[in-house]
This record gives sequence, structure tokens and C-alpha cells, in this order.
Amino acid sequence: MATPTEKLVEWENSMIETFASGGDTLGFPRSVSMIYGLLFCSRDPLSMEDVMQRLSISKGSASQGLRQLTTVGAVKKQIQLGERKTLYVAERSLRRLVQRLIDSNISLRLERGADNVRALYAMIPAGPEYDYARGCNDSLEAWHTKASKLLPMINMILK
Amino acid sequence: MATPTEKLVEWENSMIETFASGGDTLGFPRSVSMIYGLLFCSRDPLSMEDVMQRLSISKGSASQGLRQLTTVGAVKKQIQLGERKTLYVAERSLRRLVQRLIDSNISLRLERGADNVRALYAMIPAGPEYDYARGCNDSLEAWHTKASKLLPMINMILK
DNA sequence: GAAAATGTTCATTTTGTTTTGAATAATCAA
DNA sequence: TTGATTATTCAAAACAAAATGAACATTTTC
Repeated sequence: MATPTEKLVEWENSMIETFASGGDTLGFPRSVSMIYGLLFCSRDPLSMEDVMQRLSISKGSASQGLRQLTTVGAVKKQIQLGERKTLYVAERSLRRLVQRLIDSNISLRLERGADNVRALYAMIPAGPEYDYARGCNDSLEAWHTKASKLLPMINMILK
Repeated sequence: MATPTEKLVEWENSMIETFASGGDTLGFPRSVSMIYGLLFCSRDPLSMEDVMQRLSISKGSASQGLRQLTTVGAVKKQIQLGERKTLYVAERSLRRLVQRLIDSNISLRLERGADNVRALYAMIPAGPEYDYARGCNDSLEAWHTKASKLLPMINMILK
């Protein structure tokens, strides 16, 4: 019969798995998702060594993973008095997380996309015999427009 | 000085690149994105051989790529009288494309996600000393709820 | 049915990504 | 300053995904 504490470890493992598989579908490296998952369900801030030991991953993975997560703002460093190690906590607000992802990647991509569409129009020779090609560009542009409309929507939902 | 026809080839190349890089960010295999891009901007239906030659990819890639695209409904087979080869055309309606992707993948994932959250609650021992863990689950559940709300929104935008 | 054309499969190769851990650097306490 | 602790880097190893093409299967034509 499992003690409550053992049960809680089981729960934590399942949480970590959940984040790992979610991260998989979003294309994140496994170790990165797991680190985030671990911090997400940890009551207290954890050090890099804690992370390494709890997840049985290498120093390199832990260091790089934590850096990536810190860089995108999914994890915060926390300096604690009387503690030499740097501690880490998860940013749990989906809203802030997604907002940062959008700001750092997607917005840029959409801008580039707009430029790209313009460039594509410029490449089509004049004359009605190329109307077909212009029609293709129109479709592509419509895709781009719709994608752009999605961002504000996401923002609304996450509020 | 490039002839109009040469220019159009350039345009087509750029279109294919556009789809390839867009597909990259969505995590699709390069060859699959390229096949779709080629069909997207082709005036006429293309055969597997056309695809192989135009993209310089192997038989295997062409065959499998076309199959995958056909399976998810991004590409349609087209039987043409007096033509032995099977021809292919791109489905260009973003709405229909996305709808199919959602139906075939995301809906299922969301359902599983809901089950998973329920299971996670069940793993936490009773008692107020585990309220913290329950709070984590609440956060995760909130994520799930928000993700679920996104789907209908996407549908609206694409209309 | 035989030959030619078309299409699929899948073991192998190629390519790309993630993880590891030893070397190195930076930080800190005494 | 020194030794101990903590953190980063990066070349190499392990792993994963995609592309290839030869062998096989199917379809079509005569």
C-alpha cells in the first residue's frame, strides 16, 4: 500500500509525463518539457542539481534546458539569500507564456510572411495570361490574413 | 534578360520555398510541404512523375508524400480519361484543410487531455496538506479549457 | 497472357537533433 | 589567493526522422 507521499511522487511523475508529451506535440525537446513540468508542479524553487537528479538528465541538458526556458520567459531565476545555487521557478500563467512566444517568434514570422507575399506578386510577369498565378498569390495572401487575425483572438481567450 | 516564362518558374520556385519554410515551422517533412506547394501553384493536375522531376525527389518520397497529403485531404486524386497516371491537385481551401487537421488530430488530443486531467486529480491524496498539488492541477485544467475554446474561434475566423 | 507502365514498400543511407560528460569558466567562502 | 562549489560550453555519442532506390506489386494495353 502506497503512502500519501509515494502517491504524490506518482502524481508528480504523471505531471512531468503530461508536459513531456504535450511538449512533444509542440515540437519541444523532451528534456526541456520535462524540466518545465517538474518546475510547474514543484512547491519550492529548484536548483539545477535538483533538476538533474530528479529527472536523471545530464548537467549539459539541465544547464541548456534551463537557459532556453529562462530565455523565453517560461522559467524565472530566483536569487535566494543564503543560497549559493541559482534557483528556478516556472512561469505558470499561460497568458504570459503564450504572449512571449508570440512576441518572440510568431509576430516576426507574420511580418516576414507579408513581405514574402509582396515579393511573390512582384515576380509574376504582367499580362492577363498570368492571372492564374496571381490567383494563387491571392489565395496565399488570404491564408496570411487569416493567420494574422488569429493572434488577437488568442489574446482574448487567454485573458 | 529573363523571359516571362523563366520569371514564372522563378515565382513557382519561390512559392515552393514559401510552403517549405512554412511547413518547417509547423513541423511537416520538407518533401511533403514542397509537394503541396508545387501542386498549390500548378495550373494543371500533376502526376507522381511530374512531382519527382520538378522537385528532384525520389520515387519513395513522392509516393509517400502524396499518400500522406491525400490521407489528410490536403491533396485530391483526379482520374482523367485517357490518362494512365493518377493525377493530383491541391486542396486550397484553408478552412477545409485546417478543419481536417483538427478533426484528425487535435480533437482527439483534447479529449485525451481531459481524461488525463481527471486522472491526475485522482492521484492526489486527500487532505488539505495536498492543496498545493490540487492547485497545480487547477492551473493545468485551466490551460486545457482555454485550448478547447480556441478551436471554435479558429473555425469562425476561417469562414 | 506478356510486356510495359505505373505505383508501393521497406531496408539502408543520409541527414538532422538531442543528450552526454569532460574540460573550462565563473563564483564564492574563508 | 586558494580550494570548493556552481554553472557553461562544446565535441563526440546516441538517437530520431527523412530520403533514397532497388525489389516487389499492381494495373493497363495489345
